[in-house]
Amino acid sequence: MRALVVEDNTQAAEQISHALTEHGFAVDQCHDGEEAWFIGDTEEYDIAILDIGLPKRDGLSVLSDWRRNGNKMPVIILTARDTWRERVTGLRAGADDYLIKPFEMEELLARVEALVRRSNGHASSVLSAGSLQLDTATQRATLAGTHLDLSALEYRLLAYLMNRQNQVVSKATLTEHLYQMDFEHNSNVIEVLVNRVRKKLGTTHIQTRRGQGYLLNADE
Amino acid sequence: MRALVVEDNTQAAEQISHALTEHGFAVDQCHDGEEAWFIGDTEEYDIAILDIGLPKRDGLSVLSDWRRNGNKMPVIILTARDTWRERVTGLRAGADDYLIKPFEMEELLARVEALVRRSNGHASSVLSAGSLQLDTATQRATLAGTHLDLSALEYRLLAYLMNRQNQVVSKATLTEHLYQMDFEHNSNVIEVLVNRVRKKLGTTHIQTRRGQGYLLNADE
DNA sequence: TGGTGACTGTAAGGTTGTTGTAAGCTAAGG
DNA sequence: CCTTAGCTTACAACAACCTTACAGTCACCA
Repeated sequence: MRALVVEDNTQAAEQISHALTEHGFAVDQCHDGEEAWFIGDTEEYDIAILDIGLPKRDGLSVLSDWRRNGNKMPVIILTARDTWRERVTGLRAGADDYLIKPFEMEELLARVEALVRRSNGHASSVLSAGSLQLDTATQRATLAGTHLDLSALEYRLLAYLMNRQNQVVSKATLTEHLYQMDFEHNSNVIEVLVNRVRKKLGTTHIQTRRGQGYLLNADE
Repeated sequence: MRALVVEDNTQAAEQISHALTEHGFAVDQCHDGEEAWFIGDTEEYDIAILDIGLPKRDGLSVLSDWRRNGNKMPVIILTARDTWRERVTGLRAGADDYLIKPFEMEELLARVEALVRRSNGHASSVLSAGSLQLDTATQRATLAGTHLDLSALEYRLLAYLMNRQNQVVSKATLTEHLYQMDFEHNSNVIEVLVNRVRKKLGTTHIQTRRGQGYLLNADE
């Protein structure tokens, strides 16, 4: 899962990013409207957190431009306490949810969770694929009932694959979704990572499609 | 457990806060309706004690606004003796319980206890996780029958974890729930605290999920 | 008032798990 | 049987976490 955090206050941006990272997201930040508009239009994110009051370009106009270009990613806007009109126009401009600053990080996480789930078309917080289960709320993975001890990154990989079970996911896509954007792509991290996960899962769940990518078998 | 005390009489507020603190809560106070509405909407509490007669904004309207925004935290309202109509409207507005002033502190504590327990979905006042037991009424913890000598903070940590056993709880969440809101987040308090608790519990009960948080093992 | 002891936050240094890199190896597919 | 994509392993660097000692604070008591 990749998230974009647009917030000019770097400290706040950092806090949000950190929280999201802890919850299994790979986060990119940007700090003004111009940058936000560009990045949001060129990169692919699973969710965006967008502050409305931004330098260079207003968050609302950025958002409506995204939508005009057909970008459907879930967007949560952040507004100040007493500018409820912003919220209304924000929702009209295509925001999926809003939060009033200052807010609890947990609140943000919960809404992010809910949105991502909704946009993936899953109702509950438990993802399953055959004997594999993943509770995104408690961040635990189980295989046929027994708990799996996964590292943060391994968990992210599995979560991503389970969100698209039976689909072939290329290594490039995986790198894009698991890492920050400034990551250099020419290495075998993904292969190594898949290897580590397979050691814990058994080899059957994640299949390799040579030249195309990996896929998670939904009925194993 | 975090509690919010809304009461304009500062002395009373102080008394209540004190009692709750002694019972293992981290307490925030506020003294008028405006503030209450805002804080209750932005921070996350496990319970709120809400006086009805408040300056700036009436407690009942604050409460119904909280509920309108989907805030489901348990709320106990405080009313004067002869204003029974307030109580009715209060309960309608979404209060979970009420108390008539003046009241016994113990009475308040008992109801707070009961509500928190109910909202966590536990019937009795004893939480258990494997060989660990925690009696929230008497505030005592036992490990395989023998009493554990925990400090107030240590008790709170354990209580919080036991309320979410087998779930990964991030350090950020812990800081938010164990401390007042004005606490600076960049220190290793939680690590130190966990260390202290582990020394008394043994190391197996609280596991660390590196990069994600801690979790209390339900069957140890 | 001043002493005592428990409780907590801070800081510093040690330890350990995670993760990217690189190098050699396997096997798919022509 | 050769090429190439992917597998596997070992290793080093780093961040996350642990541990400890210390100092400030507070309540309690003489």
